[in-house]
Amino acid sequence: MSPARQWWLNGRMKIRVRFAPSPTGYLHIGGGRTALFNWLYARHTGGTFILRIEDTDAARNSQAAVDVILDGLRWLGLDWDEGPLTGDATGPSKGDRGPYFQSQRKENYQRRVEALLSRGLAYEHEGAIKFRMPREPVLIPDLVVGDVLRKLTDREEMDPDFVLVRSDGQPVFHFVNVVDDLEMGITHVIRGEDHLSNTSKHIALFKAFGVEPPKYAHIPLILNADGSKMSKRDRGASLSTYTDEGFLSEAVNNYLCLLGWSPKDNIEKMALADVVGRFDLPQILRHNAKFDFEKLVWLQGEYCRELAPDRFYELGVHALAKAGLDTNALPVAYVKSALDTCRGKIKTFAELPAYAGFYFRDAIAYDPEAAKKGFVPENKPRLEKVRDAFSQLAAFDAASLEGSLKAVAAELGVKVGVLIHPTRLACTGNPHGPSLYHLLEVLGKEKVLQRVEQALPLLG
RNA sequence: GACCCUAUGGUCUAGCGGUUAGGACACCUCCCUUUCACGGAGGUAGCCCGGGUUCGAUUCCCGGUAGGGUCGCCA
Repeated sequence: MSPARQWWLNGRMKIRVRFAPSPTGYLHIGGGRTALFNWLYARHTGGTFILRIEDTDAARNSQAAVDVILDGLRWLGLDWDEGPLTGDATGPSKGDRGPYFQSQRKENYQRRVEALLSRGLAYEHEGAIKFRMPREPVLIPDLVVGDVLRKLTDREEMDPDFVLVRSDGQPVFHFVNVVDDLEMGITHVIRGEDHLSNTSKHIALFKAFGVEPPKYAHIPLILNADGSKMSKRDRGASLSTYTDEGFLSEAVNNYLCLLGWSPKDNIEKMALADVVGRFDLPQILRHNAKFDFEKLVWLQGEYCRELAPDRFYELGVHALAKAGLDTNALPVAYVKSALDTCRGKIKTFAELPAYAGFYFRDAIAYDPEAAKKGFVPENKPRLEKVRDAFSQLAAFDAASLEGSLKAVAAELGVKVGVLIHPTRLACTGNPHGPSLYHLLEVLGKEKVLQRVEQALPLLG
């Protein structure tokens, strides 16, 4: 092909990227970021984002395991233009370059193996089929890392050839991955840096098939806080950690964008739509990043604070239910106003049961530390005064409660805080929480008086 | 063992042949405040080491060290 023709094609050819996970039963957070970067690149360039399921190992794959991936990507909001619609390998899909499950593509692999065999580029050895790998170093042009000259390792010096098809007839990853990328017209391979060394194999295969390899972009890995590799068992390694703990996909996406990619100005908080406009391969960092859970929580807090009341309510109820606090029997208005007092206060919904459980439980568990300080004899007459003042109140709203409490404080000649702390403790059991006046209003006169009454004996 | 990648505060990062090395998270102090959170004002803390190139290296080159990855009939 002439350079001019190549140039023309490059200018026209629609970018096609793919995320090709193996269904292992969970979606690794690093895999999620790989999917995100591929998706961002496709959306940024107006290209096509493809989802392909690498389920060659039939024994350990199941539809449920595929669903974990599909659900994870959907939760993140990473929609694919081509790929499966369900976890069923033989089920419906969209796109005209399928099937999108490797288990359904066996003929392709067979045909490709035969092509290599017939041209002497592969050979049979002990029942397996091996590829004749070039003995020379392979140049790997990488859009992130730059040109990498991959030399042979000492073991490869002895035998650089590698298996394409196992003796049981099962083709191996390096082979199927390349065949699929080739046949699906993948133009850019954006994947973890753990694949960089093996890319020489892939490039050699593409060349054996007589085609130009796709462009490669190897992105840095996500490490644990201690710098070790983040693997399945590590905390936060699975995307389900975040879906289960009530994180917002906006926060997780935003945080993931910031790991290994930088907008190059000092902006940290960005909506995904904004990142689409700015994302490009050259800004991807070359070094690995440690996962900082605290920073994710900060972003989560940022997004949580600006959540629409309805969504906050929905997620809040869900988190409470998970903690065994069933709000179904309660009036919706009560639950809504209770949760409203928590907006802007919590960062993750996992905090909610501890933070606002007192609204939904009759038995109050007093914080031991706070009780030691607040439930003391000298507070008893004060709390009694508060009780008496509250019981006189005709309107039990935040403004009236505030006025009432301040009046009592003035009468007793103490700062209002002196009354606030024991009152809060009596009604919620916690030293911290939502605005006291507002939480009392939500709780209602009856419950408040009852709880104060109940706490009084504990003060001496 | 060999090969590959990487190296700015504790963490994520910006940056540069000459900067008081910038921002964010976390941490500390103070202010605001009914607690907490938010917000505001400050603060502690960083260019891995050694050579070279240069008038001058955090920045460029080489070496070392450290971390990560890969060398499978795993993906």
